[in-house]
Amino acid sequence: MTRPPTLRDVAAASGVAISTASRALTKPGRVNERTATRVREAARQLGYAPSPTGRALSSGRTRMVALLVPDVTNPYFFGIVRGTAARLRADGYVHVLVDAEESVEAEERALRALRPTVDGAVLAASRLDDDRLEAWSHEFPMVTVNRPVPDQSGVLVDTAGGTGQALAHLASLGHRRVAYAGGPRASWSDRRRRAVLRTAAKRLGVEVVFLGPFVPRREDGAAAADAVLHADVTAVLAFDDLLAFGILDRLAERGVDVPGAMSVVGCDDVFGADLVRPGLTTIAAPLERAGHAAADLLLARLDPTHPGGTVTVELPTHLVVRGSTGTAPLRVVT
Amino acid sequence: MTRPPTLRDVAAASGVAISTASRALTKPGRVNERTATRVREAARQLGYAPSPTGRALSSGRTRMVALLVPDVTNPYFFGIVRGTAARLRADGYVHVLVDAEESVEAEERALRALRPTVDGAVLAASRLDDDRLEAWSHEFPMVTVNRPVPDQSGVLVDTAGGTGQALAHLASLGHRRVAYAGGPRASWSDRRRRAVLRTAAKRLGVEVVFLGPFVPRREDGAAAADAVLHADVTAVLAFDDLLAFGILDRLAERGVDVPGAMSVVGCDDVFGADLVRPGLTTIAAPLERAGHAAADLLLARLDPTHPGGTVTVELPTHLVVRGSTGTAPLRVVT
DNA sequence: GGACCGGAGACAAACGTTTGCCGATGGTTG
DNA sequence: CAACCATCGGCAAACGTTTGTCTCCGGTCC
Repeated sequence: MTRPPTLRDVAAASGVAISTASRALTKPGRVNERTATRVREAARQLGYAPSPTGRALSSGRTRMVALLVPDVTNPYFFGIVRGTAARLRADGYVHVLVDAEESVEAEERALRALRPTVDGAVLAASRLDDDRLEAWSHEFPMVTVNRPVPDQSGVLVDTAGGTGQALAHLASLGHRRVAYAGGPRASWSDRRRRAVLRTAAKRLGVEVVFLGPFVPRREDGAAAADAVLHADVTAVLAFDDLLAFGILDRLAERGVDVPGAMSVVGCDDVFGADLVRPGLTTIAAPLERAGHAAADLLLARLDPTHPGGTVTVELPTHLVVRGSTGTAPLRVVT
Repeated sequence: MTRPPTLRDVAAASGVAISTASRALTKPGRVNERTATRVREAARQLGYAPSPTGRALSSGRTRMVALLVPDVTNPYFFGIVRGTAARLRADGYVHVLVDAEESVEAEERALRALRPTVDGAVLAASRLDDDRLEAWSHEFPMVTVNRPVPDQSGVLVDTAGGTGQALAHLASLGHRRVAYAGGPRASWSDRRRRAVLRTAAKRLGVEVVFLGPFVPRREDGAAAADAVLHADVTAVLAFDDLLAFGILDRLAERGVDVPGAMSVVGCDDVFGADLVRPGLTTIAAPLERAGHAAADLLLARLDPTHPGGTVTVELPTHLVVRGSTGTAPLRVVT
């Protein structure tokens, strides 16, 4: 492990000053082409690679971007991780993945630690409250996913639209009374979906029973399933696939046939939605595209030559029908 | 976004030289306690935080560690990611996650790019061949998972031992002829499992049919399942859970009852193994612990006060029995 | 022939930190 | 009282890069 060559070595080898060597390698046209060639050749021969640290110190930019997720093991984030990673790599940025442990404190600790280290961050499903989130958004460049912040660019996945589509699907199968097993009150998606369901229900002539909030974890599906069974409905829309998995578990445990006696719809189409039996009908979210778009917005914002201005990208969803939804059972009219 | 305070500001505020301020904050005892207190107070008041970049340039260490995985969306790596992330965070290191896209070129590109940026790396399931891997291991500190490298520390998950256990489980259920749907030839785990199976088969009086290699993806399970059915066996050990998922898919498609007509055993116990129906009997690998141990070894190696020497940690596995294995069907003796 | 100009290279400062070394101060010891 | 030593603070170099500014040189224009 010998000391890697520096610009100084390149300069010495090609008989020019360090500044000239620097410009020869980074500012095309600034130095005589013959000299530049000489420098480049020396650099090649020595195997010179610029030191990111030196660069960062001088330029104030590290060419690193962080992705903050509340829980790396939640399959919801896989697509996002993949999307941001691909986009960042394309621009030669280093991808820093941070797990905020589902905790506000850990998330703020991470942001504090990262601020001087990264040029910007993508926040996927931040657990911060609105005020703190907005405060942080002034601290350094960030882009949020599924979480609008005033005067900041962001990516929104239109699961609300998909929810309307899912309700229509259920209505077309004859369901007349449907439960919504909702997510956390703080969730922006949840609020929007409730609103959409209310109007769509009216339009479709379907009754929607709102249940929850439930924590979107598989373990919490049991409580949700019990509430659903108690609500006298023939179908349930779950806040997300994890909750739907839990609901399926519990329904099987209680001997309720899916979709014969109860139809179940998830949301996101995460890894595993096609593993369960019956396969889970779900609202597919283009998560990889969302990650990609978020990174895209962030990189645009980091580019000093870029015009600026905030942009909100809204991505459409679509319903994937698998085995967990079917025609409504005949109900005994009392 | 105002310029963050530097050591220079702290020094000015407390009326000492920069060097004194630096020592007051990082070298306990080196400066007079009263002065040190004054400096610390000034730092606190200004909200001073040392610049990682400045530190890195001066010390040559970035306090960043990379985790290289072939594919971030493979659930196998979730546990590892989580384990390394937790361990690194505990020591205040920044966690850089890199997806090598299942390609040797991308992996080498990533290593080259990362070498000057991170202090070391954890390689989980590297796709590099032995020579290149060893060459890289001389270039900068690294720890491998499930991939022994000469003179380097590493973590091994004893799936081979688990495989023996799984075979015993099948034998106890009356299976006498079992298939092994193997993984890539390059896989160290695969080679070891084949060896273990050979001796265990002899001991248990079970015949093992070796099939494959198969690419450990769900899509490739179909080919594996067909080969298994053709091999006239009553049970199959799959290289990993993803392949097992695919095998289950295909068996269902072909109307083969699991576990009535065929028992299936996976490996790793990834997310989803308890979602499929029947639940997948599998060899549970302590992946989070593996990630933790790998990060642990790397940090020890990075610590200059540490004695040094290479260590190999071997982690045990255990069999998780779910619904996909059952008693062997009665075979018609021909 | 002098003024002007542009090209091309070099000098040096700046980014923020750590650390080797020196000097000053004050106290202890012989 | 001199010699020595420990304590504590400061100066300055070093890490590797970028970039503002200066100089030198040759050419062009009037």
